[in-house]
Amino acid sequence: MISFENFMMQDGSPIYVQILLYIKRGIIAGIISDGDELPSRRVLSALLGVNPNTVQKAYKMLEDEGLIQSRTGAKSCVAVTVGQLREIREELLEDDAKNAVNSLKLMGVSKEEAHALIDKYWEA
Amino acid sequence: MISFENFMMQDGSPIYVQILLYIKRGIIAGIISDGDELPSRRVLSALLGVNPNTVQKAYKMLEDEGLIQSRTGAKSCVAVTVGQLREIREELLEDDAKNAVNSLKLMGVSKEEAHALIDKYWEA
DNA sequence: GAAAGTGTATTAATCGACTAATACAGTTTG
DNA sequence: CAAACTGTATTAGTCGATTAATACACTTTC
Repeated sequence: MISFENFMMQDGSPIYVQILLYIKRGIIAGIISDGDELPSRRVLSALLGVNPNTVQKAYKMLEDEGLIQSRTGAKSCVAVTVGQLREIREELLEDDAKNAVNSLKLMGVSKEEAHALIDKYWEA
Repeated sequence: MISFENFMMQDGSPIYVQILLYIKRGIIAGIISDGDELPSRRVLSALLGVNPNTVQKAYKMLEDEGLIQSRTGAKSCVAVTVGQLREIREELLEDDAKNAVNSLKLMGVSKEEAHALIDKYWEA
């Protein structure tokens, strides 16, 4: 069963996107693997304090992407191939790195300062 | 007059937040300085293809933060002290760095890999 | 088999972001 | 002075995110 212990809700982006990203990142990190059971819509919504529909929206998008499988009455499971894993890894790493680089460059930070900032906040 | 040449609209966060951040980052980078004139609400809204109210919301928040000054009938100007500059620089750098570090760590990326990613996307 | 849990679907309502149209008072500029 | 521009304000409407309350079919479990 996938754990949501480290999940941290932040405002700014839709909750269903945050859930979706949390699971994708977990898959990339290897913490979530093929075959793992997901908490039910109702259970996770209660855990996060959001509406079941919000969780359903995230799960539905993951299923449309082919990363999880659902059948009425049973729990949903992660179903990810090696190819898919490589794809989303590329996609998310590129996205996060580009975002950070873009922001820092806009503020006139040098590449060396960027490295120092990464180190500074890597702990904690 | 402040230039919005490098402004790039992205979806995900509200437009008024993007405008606000663009100006703050410009101030931090030194591209936008104390006394600089801002484009009028109507001019900037036409330039970005958004509603004047959206620009007004961003400008209003900047004024509430004490970073720009406006008076009815005249153009708005940047008004930032050295202390304010240091404050927002700390605030934005910390925010961006923490976001990047948090995302990358969730994906199981090592500090060394993070540095490599920064280098990879620093150009372009 | 019955109860509990699960995926799925629908409808109604709220809320923030954004658009649209307009008005008015003050400043700049010719 | 007059036209053009500017900041400010108001009202109404659309749209996506989210909540809320149900309902139904299916699976798991005892």
